[in-house]
Amino acid sequence: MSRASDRAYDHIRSMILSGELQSGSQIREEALAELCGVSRTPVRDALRRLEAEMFVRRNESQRSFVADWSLDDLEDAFQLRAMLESHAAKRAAARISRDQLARMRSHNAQLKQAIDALRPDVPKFLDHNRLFHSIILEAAASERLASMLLQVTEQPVVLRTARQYDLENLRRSHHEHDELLIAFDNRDGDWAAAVMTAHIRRAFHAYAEAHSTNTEIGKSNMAA
Amino acid sequence: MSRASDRAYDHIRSMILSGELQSGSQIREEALAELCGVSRTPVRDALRRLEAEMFVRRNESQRSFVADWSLDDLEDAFQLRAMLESHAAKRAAARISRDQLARMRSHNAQLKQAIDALRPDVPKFLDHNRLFHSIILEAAASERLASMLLQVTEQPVVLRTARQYDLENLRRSHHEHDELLIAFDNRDGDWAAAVMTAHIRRAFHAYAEAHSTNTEIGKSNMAA
DNA sequence: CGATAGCTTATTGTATACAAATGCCATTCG
DNA sequence: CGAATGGCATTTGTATACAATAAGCTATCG
Repeated sequence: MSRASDRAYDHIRSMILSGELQSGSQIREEALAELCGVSRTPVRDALRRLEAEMFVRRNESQRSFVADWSLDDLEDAFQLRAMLESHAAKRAAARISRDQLARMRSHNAQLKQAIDALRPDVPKFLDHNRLFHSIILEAAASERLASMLLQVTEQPVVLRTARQYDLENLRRSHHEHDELLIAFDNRDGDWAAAVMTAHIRRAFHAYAEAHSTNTEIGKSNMAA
Repeated sequence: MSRASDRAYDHIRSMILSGELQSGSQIREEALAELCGVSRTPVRDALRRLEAEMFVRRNESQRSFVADWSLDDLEDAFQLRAMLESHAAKRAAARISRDQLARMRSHNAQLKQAIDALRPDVPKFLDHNRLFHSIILEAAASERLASMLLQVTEQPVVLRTARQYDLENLRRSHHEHDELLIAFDNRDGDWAAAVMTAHIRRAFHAYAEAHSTNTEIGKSNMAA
């Protein structure tokens, strides 16, 4: 990951996520090249990747723009995510190993610690949350599914708001994880899928509610 | 589409689909550049696109190889496809317009004509079949869903075998389309989704059967 | 005889110069 | 005054040279 194109990719991506590059605005290869301290070649490379991931779009004459997302787009992404993650959960239930289950339990325990502490450690929660979900994906054993899920979980709006929480929602996430683990223990794919669907949809509604009222910022939670 | 990178993309893609580039074999940028009559720059561009579409993979040291697919991979792709297409059908049922329905009926009629003729016209069938399905995707109105579906329908194995048929299966496809249209007429998303799932799964099993026995080539049918 | 260090070759990554295309603006003509 | 046209500026596309990295091979040492 020391290649220039990777650095450019990370740099541009983070500029999009942070809002430094305004959504909808045009982005020129040369300007990015200067910002990243590389030539246009690796920037082009990075742009193509970001375009495939729908962080960037190009108009009919090949000019690039930072993607902008309506609430409809976001709901759409969440719908797809719920479908894909529940599918993953179902597959995982049939294939998961003892070791993987143990690792999931461990992450879930640590993520509980993170929010039960006197001073809740949200980044730590998020980290273990991410790892928890990644083990499901690993157990699902479908590369294609994994790459599709990346496409809906790594969305700008999602990630940009991913650090707004409320403890109640984080605790619910923890309990849903517990239920998921029991479903896995019983190798009940349908149960696991149903729990996962609910898990994701709750996260979406928590988000949508907070952002439609436009007042309660800080009360939403995208941590599924 | 006269850009060199597009020509390279099409050229390489078709070489992969035709088997001219053997699956699993390494592909070198310079060799492809010569074959396509362009420089390495547009070839690299094309390779990145093909990599995102999983036609090409790269090992840890950035060398590119033609992707090769096991039967498991194929089943996985079909499973995802069934899920995504049925999701599309469900969304479409809620949104489809009179005009879109009319166009679907027209394609379904023409696709019937193509196989009922004395001399069945399979390419014509495939063409209208493709258009029929594309209208569903259009009505589903989810760009993200559309791009994901491309990833599972445009697979080498699928496309390479897509010209092996049997009339019985084509007729079944036609009837399933009819049922889909009725479900749409009634705006019954769950029905539409169920029909679609069955539609895709039948196509997969027809394929798998023909290829697991390894004898009945020509009796499979990927036209869903 | 096997392993490995170092050299050689093959392959990909990056920078840069130039070509092609697109957009923009001003000017002109209806 | 509005639309069309021509040319200039901006931006992206392509080729090429060179740099960096990985692979393969050979020779040497344990």
